Amino acid sequence: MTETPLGSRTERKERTRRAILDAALELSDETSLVALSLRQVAKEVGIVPTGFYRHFDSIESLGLALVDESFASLRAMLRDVRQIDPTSTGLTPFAAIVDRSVSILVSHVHQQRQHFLFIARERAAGPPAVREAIRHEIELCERELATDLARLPVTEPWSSEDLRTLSNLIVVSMVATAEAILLAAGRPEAERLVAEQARTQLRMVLIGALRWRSSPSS
Amino acid sequence: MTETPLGSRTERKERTRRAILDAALELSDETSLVALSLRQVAKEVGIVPTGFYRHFDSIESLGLALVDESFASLRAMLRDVRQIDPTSTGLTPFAAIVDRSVSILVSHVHQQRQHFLFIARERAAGPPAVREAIRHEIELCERELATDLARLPVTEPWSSEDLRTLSNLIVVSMVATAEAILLAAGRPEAERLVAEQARTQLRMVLIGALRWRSSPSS
DNA sequence: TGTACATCAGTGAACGCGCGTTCACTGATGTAC
DNA sequence: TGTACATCAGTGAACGCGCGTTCACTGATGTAC
Repeated sequence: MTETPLGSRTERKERTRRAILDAALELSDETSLVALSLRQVAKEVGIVPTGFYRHFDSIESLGLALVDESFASLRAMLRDVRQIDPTSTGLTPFAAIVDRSVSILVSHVHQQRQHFLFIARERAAGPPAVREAIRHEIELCERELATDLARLPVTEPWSSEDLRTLSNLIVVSMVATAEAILLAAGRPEAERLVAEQARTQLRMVLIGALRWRSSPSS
Repeated sequence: MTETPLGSRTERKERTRRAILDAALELSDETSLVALSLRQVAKEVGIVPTGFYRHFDSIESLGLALVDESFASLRAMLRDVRQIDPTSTGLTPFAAIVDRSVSILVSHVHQQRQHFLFIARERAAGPPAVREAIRHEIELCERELATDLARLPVTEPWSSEDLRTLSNLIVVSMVATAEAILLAAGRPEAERLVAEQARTQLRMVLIGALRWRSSPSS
């Protein structure tokens, strides 16, 4: 029997690293990484300030680790969205995809609240390298969505520019929806309205995109 | 002849106030208000730190003044958009409005670069009161746009929820477009693509919204 | 017009505090033999 | 299996610095008479 923490040295180091990441997410929840000090994080974790350097060079490199982690959970969400089976409901395939996608977004924003908050915040105001990393990840999401859209029979004649334009519009409105859900947190009625609005918007966008391509001059 | 600054005491106070607002915009350009210190601002302006208190209580109240100012210039832009004459070009009224609106947005983002940067940044990561003020102003813009849309003959049968949903989508995509223009600053080709994409997206959205209302079940 | 007094934008010293980073260290864990 | 040495996560003192805020002040401008 021992009083010291359990696990190998490697395991305990990893556990401290996790604690630092969690503390940073927690502490920056209401402000931003750029207003977060290494000492605040160390204090929250329960290590001495200099101990921080065993894990990260700076708050900025901690931020980059949080970007990786946040987008890992966002990608898990996107995998869920891709697995939607359009034939599983009584709705048209089109409406089914929209409904399920928004539902998945809502539930992931709840489950990964801090990750979504982190992305929304640091995207606009994080340290430059963090902003750039987030911008890059979102661009990747857009490209992947464009690839998915390209597989639909209906987009067969579309140019890659058109696909990128549509996927950008969808990503932009989904990001805004995620932010609105975060803002409505704890007010179920407000949240329901946000989800309903997001569904309507997504349908409008898809209908418009398809019609627009059929007669681009209109 | 005198070495002291010109103007009455009131005028000179106003001039210092302006210098503080400009310095804050300048200094927070690459970070955020929450990472900006009163001393940095005072130093930039050329007054002693305590002089700051003659004009503002805190960085946060300075931020609220910048919100007012930024939205004043944004509203000037919206007035320009409202004055678009759809009959002034050879295009359909619809395409003319979209084209002109995006052009106005692009030129205002250039002219009021710092104000747009300020809104984009502080909207997500500013002090809580500043974030709330920006959120409120954007909501007002949405409501005004909904009112404008309601005046079009084609939206006559729309519910106010539908109008709000559409105007939210338009505002969200225009905010994203403004952010993309800021990011593309100094790269004319990138900027042209952003503007072109914004026009396409706006057309898609409008077409989709109109069709969606004609047959909401699709 | 001239004088006496009030106002107030900006000054400058001082305070205690939290900051990032340096450095030499400790002592439990891991490894080589 | 036991021993001697290496590794390294976390310690703790110390540093110089910029922070927001207090306070009593100065002296030019404004105002009342």
